[in-house]
Amino acid sequence: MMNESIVEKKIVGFEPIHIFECGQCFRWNREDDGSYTGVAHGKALNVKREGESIIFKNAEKADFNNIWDKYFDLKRDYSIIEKKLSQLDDTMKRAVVYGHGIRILNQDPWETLISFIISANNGIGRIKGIVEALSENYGDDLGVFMGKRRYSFPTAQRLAKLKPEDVRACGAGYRDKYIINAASLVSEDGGWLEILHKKGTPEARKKLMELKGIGPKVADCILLFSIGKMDAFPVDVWVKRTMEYFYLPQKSTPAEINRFADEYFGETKGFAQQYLFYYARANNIGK
DNA sequence: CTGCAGGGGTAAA
DNA sequence: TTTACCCCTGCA
Repeated sequence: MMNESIVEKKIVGFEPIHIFECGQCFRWNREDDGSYTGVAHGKALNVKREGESIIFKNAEKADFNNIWDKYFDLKRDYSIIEKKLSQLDDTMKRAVVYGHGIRILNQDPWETLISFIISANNGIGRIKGIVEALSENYGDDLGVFMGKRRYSFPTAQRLAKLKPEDVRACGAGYRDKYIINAASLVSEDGGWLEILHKKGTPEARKKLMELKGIGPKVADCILLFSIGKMDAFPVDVWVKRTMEYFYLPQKSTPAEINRFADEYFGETKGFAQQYLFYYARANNIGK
């Protein structure tokens, strides 16, 4: 039986629903009481807001120093970001009000790499199913927590040994070979992902795009959600639609959208992207 | 119930 | 620049 130690924290700007539903992560699921349960960095965790406090179930105090402070980006003051973006225009003001309490997670780079290869040409529900199936079949058993057996995301070494049909059986479709290819590379070169931290965003992006199954959008998601490159600006169909609806001509290219975002949002354009994406999807902007 | 169109990034033609 | 890829969802 898993221990269930509880940590309670007062955190300004932390809304579980926005953090876990804004499209950046695939392993967190809502419970009936409105809390979220997920697995990250090989640990199962339940997160819930209760009044002014955030309750972390199954977390030791020490886990915050090692894992959760960084994972939830707790050292960053999001009120500064929200204020800055709100001052730009009414659209951003509305997007920030809507998504107040979003935090951009620092997820495990390996898991994020594979998750976003799976995300290409795919919807969120199906992506979650595939990631879950890979974890159940090839991850480590973490025991039962919140009424369900939990599994870590499988290692690169483990996935590198699989056959395409094994990966396909998890629902990955034609992405099977991309996943195995990435797993082989990362398991053979342990430093491959670490190097991304040391590179500038454009160079890190170029490096990621050398992998099959990773184009500009997927590369930017990996950089923003797991490598801490807050100037990455993933342009998916929603962001494209929204940017064209509010700021740019129709049929703008992703490169043009990126250039505009660079000038308009500056260094923190990754945050702007996330508020816009979440706002646009929830309100069907441009559709 | 069945069938068919639509959605979604990337690779390859 | 166009098309195929895989599978789920929504709708007729």
